[in-house]
Amino acid sequence: MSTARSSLRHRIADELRERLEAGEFSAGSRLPSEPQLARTLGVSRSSLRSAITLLEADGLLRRMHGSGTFVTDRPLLHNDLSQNFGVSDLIAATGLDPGTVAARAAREPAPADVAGAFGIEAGTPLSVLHRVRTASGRRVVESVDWCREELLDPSELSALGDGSLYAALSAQGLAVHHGVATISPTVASAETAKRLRVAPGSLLITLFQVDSTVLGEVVLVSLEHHLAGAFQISVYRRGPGEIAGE
Amino acid sequence: MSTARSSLRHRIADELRERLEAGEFSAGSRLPSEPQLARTLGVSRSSLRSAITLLEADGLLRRMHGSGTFVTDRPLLHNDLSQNFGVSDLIAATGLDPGTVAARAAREPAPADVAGAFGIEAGTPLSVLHRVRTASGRRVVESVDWCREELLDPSELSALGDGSLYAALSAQGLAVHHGVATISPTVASAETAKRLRVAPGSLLITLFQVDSTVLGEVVLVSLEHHLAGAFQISVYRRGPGEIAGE
DNA sequence: CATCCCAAAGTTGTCTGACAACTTGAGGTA
DNA sequence: TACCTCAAGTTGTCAGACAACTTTGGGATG
Repeated sequence: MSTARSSLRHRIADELRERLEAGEFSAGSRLPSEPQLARTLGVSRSSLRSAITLLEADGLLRRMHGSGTFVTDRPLLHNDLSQNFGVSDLIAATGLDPGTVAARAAREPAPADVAGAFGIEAGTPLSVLHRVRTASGRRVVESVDWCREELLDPSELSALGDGSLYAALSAQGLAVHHGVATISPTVASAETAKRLRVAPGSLLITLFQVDSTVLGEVVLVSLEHHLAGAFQISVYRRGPGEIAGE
Repeated sequence: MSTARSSLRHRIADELRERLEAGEFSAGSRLPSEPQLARTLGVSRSSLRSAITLLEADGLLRRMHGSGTFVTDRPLLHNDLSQNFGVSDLIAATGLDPGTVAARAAREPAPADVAGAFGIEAGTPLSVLHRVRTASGRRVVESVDWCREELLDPSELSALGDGSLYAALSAQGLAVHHGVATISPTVASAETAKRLRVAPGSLLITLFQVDSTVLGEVVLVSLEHHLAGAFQISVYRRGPGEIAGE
């Protein structure tokens, strides 16, 4: 635990986050005052305040001028889409056992939408990883991942197996900073149906996701077909708070 | 513009956010140094730093110790689900004209799932608002909103018309602090199909959302059936950044 | 006795100044 | 040319002070 290289305010925020999620402070209760909490943690009040600012932005805390800092009882979601994670994590979060079948890596020309995301010409060869993900043996997700072949070639992809693409990219110094997922309802094509062992026309929820580094460079594009109802896909939505025009 | 009551750091953050989205600083470029920018804005460096912390948490900026603060070229999403907004905003964000037809308010017993979200017994009477939302005349969303009848009675709901439920609740001192949306693919029932003027069995994307106050009290439950393809539904997903176990 | 008012204590918000930690680039040196 | 060193510039953290706001409780008032 603990990434030593990050700044102090992030370490404090992580520390407090863990305590909050461990239920050390009950929902709605008031935290110790800033000077007191800062003394307890052995940091300055300004660093503590920075950390609290982060947690407030996450919706875990709420500060009230002159009154105190309070714990909001934010529901803890098993799988909050606003956090970026892989399919394996999603499956594991529901208590099932993640697995992979029918993995196949290749070098293929980029389809138009994928090429557009990468900002390259359609047809440029890319490394591609096709997988069918299982949850305790049941086939639930068909995924396709595209990636520049300079970064990961097909043999490296097929060596991944169950591992996370994010970890592989991070090891190359290309940590994924954020992704943008576009969600749409679809029905299973003949091929997808066959791979997922369901009837053609079955309801799916499809995520098209573009992952980028902190510099905005697109390093990974994914297409995931989820069996409808296999997971509960949720999003924590901040706001609107007080309405501006009033 | 400008919500006068919020704290200075939020006003600064909003100011900077607008400038960033207006493209004043190009993606990847470095911001002026903190002391300089603070002078320009007429605020102290500490307040400016708090504001930057907020924008960094949002993924708009990235600070590098000793080097500078840089603009992340985060794609600007028309409709980021991790922000909570109403259907009208969603429609307006795509440049279309939001409207409402077939609005109908009533007092109805709570279905099981809605009652569960409110933490009340199924069958308890609630105020309900049924609407069909239009985008430049086209029927695109069927929505149902449930709410405690002590907070808003059916007559108040029907008086809303096109207005935002969030604004109405905020006026009652019950500002919505966050919501949790669950997303699933569905097909149109006979009734929904008739109301949306599409064929039964048409693909829909359905959002079941529970909105709460800062204290965690559930004040609004909504069910929205969106016509597939009517909007591009996207989520900005933070992380994973550097992988912990490395 | 009930009610209102107000002052004091406690809390978060902001400011100022200073120094530490780190990065970058220019210049000198081999 | 290649490498090293150092100075300048940047963000990170600290400390202390005061402002702004909320809450509480006691005292004056009816």
